[in-house]
Amino acid sequence: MDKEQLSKLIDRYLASSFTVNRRLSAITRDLLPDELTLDQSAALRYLRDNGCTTSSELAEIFCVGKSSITAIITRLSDKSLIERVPDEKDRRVTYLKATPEGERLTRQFDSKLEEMLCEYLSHFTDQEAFGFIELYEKLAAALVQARAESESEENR
Amino acid sequence: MDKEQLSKLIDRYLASSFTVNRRLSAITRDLLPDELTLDQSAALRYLRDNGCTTSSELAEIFCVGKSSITAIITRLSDKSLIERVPDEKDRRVTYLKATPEGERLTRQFDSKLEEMLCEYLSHFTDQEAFGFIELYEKLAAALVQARAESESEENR
DNA sequence: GCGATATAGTTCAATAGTGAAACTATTCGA
DNA sequence: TCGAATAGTTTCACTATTGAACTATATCGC
Repeated sequence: MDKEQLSKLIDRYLASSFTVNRRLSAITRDLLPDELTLDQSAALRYLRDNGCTTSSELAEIFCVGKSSITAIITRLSDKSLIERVPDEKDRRVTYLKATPEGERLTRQFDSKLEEMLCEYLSHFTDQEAFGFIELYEKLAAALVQARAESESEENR
Repeated sequence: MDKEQLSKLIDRYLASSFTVNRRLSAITRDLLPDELTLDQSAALRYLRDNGCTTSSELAEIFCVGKSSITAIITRLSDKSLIERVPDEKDRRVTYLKATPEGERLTRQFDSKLEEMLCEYLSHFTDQEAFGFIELYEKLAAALVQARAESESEENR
């Protein structure tokens, strides 16, 4: 691919991803239960699906500092949607865990979200949908890979 | 596609888009000039590429209230990166316009961004890249369409 | 033309997320 | 055992966001 083409492709990517992200976020926010923000729901979903997790791990996953995570989980904890479970062995670490109420809330939200996304999926053939998601996952994997590499470089 | 498959597909979409968005935002933030935030750079790029634009239009595009836009453009204006140009005919409206300095800054940033994205693009064949972007654009178009429809419904 | 109504944009108060730096408590390693 | 590393919190300053109240201007119906 020549440089000109590449540059156009990137412009198209930036434009589409901006539109998709902004609009999907807005629609998603409308479906959110009153007691949750978008970031809080993402954290809660992660905890629900990945079991006991530490603040540091969440910070990695969310690509933010640990103090941001402290803020988010404090708010979730104040609403009794998550629990802090101290590690028995290493008393510095505390695991985070969705409470039953937190789990219930995210499941309910997820089913609304699914319904909404189904509508947009109907614009695509099965083949298109699968093709798209496979490439999206490949991109995600490349980004995770890159992070891991730049980290191992730091420790040299 | 049966319901089970659909549900799995949506889970995969949510997971990939979360990863891609978080990681790309983090990488992009690192490339950003000190005087700009991510949202400010997005606003500035939009103004650069779309000429004179009103606050109301920006609010639509960004899917936020007008007061958010006021805040963003005030910060950009304080840094002399945009100009407010009052409409001659309708004195309620003011057009927004990137200053030469604002334009310079975004172009410089864009070229860094392009370089960075090129690296990730190298994981894909040309055919994959074009296929992906076409589907992404289709999704973006579907979301814009949906917004337009729900608006015309409101005015019935 | 005039009054009601709509529209464009700002201001203000409250809240969430963020990074950076300082800090506490704990563990680990030489 | 002492010094360095690690997990997590606190604090501070700042940005983005919403919603409501507000100002100024334009438009519509009579």
